[in-house]
Amino acid sequence: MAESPITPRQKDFAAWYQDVVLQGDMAEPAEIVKGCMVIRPNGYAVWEGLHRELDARFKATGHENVYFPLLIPESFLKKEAEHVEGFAPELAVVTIAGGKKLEEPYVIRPTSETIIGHFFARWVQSHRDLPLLYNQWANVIRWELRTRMFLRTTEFLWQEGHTAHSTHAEAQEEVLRMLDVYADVAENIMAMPVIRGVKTQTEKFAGALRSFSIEAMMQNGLALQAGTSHDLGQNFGKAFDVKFQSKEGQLEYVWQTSWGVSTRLIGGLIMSHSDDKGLVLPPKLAPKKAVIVPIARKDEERTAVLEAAHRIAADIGAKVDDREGQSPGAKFFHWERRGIPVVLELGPRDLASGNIVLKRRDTGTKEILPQEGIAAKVASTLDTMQIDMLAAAKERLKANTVLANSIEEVEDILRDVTAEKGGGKFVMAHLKDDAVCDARLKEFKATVRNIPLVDEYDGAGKCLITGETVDRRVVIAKSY
RNA sequence: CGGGGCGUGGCUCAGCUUGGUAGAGCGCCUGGUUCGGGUCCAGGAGGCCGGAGGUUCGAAUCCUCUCGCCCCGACCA
Repeated sequence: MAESPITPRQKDFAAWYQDVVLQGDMAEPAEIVKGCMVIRPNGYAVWEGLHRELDARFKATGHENVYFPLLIPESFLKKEAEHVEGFAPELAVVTIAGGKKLEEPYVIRPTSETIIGHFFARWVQSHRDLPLLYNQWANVIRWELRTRMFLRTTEFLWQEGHTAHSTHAEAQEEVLRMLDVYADVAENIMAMPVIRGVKTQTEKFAGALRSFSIEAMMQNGLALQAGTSHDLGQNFGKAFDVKFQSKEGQLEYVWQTSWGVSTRLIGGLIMSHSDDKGLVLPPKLAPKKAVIVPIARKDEERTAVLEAAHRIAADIGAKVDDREGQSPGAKFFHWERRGIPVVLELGPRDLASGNIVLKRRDTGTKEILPQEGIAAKVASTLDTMQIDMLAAAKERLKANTVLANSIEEVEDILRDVTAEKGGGKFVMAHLKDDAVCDARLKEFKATVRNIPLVDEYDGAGKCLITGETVDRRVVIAKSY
């Protein structure tokens, strides 16, 4: 990949995002496959990091991994009325296989509630079979009309949790438990603050009773739905006849949940932290934490510098960029745009003084430090960066969150906001969970992102549109 | 799926209006030189001009169709 300039955020945020993804070796458009992308090593390693962190938490909360088929009989999708209505426009369907037209077409899974419902029905007879706590790591296909790398692609990688419970209360607990897992990973691993909340009825998952989300704010002020957790009620239980006999001997439908996060998280990560110089990754997700760039003028210097660089690198677990024919300056730019958290410079001056230069990717600050104890210093710097990056992102979220007390005010704030121009805000306002309100927001392309679980503002107030009393302010924003 | 823009060495693009058999810069390779934020010099490799069809003596250039990418809009993790 040639190293071209990166469009500044201020000039065109969407162009900047694409430049960062490309120049950071994260991914590139698949080109020959519409709407799809190739995830490159630097990008896939970030996904592996998220996979590792999430999977550990799923296991810790009692879930087991499973795998269901990619292909789902078309009739399955139709069993849940809302579900089919929601997904029909974005399905890819296999109609010919083995050279013959299929009797019943298969859809390529857009999500797996239906096929899992079918098998749940076979596996559940008694309340003793419950709960079923499963998770699947998979790819899905949704025929999107407009794609952006990581944020929305035709095919994407995700995990989908699917659970079945004997009571609604237990299912509801599960829904919130997993939402908290997502919030934990977002904030403590990705350094991306999120707002946990309930989706409005118009925005909920097709087939759910209620959907919950974590919403993050990107640097352009747009909202990104970073994860969802759904209370499916008994909708799929009824559609797929998933029944169990209770302790009391009654036949009842199971209460199900589903929850997922996707490679979209990587897009959120990029738009949370990166700058005009390229990718910035939080240390906990950076595939490589530190690189040493040796600086040497003459051959005899080179030998000594490289020897010291490798010795220090082994101590830290860092990589030495000993490529020849590349100036140190070129190497600094190279690693900078790939988001390496820490770059260490080691040259003749440092050899003489016993020092080494440490540069932080997030703040760009350089420090001259003794080589002695540099491993511990790198480790503590990485810890500090992780904390500072979350703090900076929280600060930005706070600075761009405003209160509004009339619908005109909301509209004034958000009307001219676009992904390219930026200037987006989270507008906190009292609004009823009602289709009329959602429709009014749609006039200026904004949506209720969610109704926060925790009210950080002034409690109840009158809905700006219906005038009815609602118990807290909701998050209104433009979103990806 | 509608509107707009764009597909020419790896990348960014010129050439297209006024058809005559392909260029620049960057990157890449070789050698030398340099090295504390994109060194410099010399030599070199690399393109059936997105694809298919048509018009023509002749097409990157004109026409038709098609595929893909980017942006905007309606739909969505």
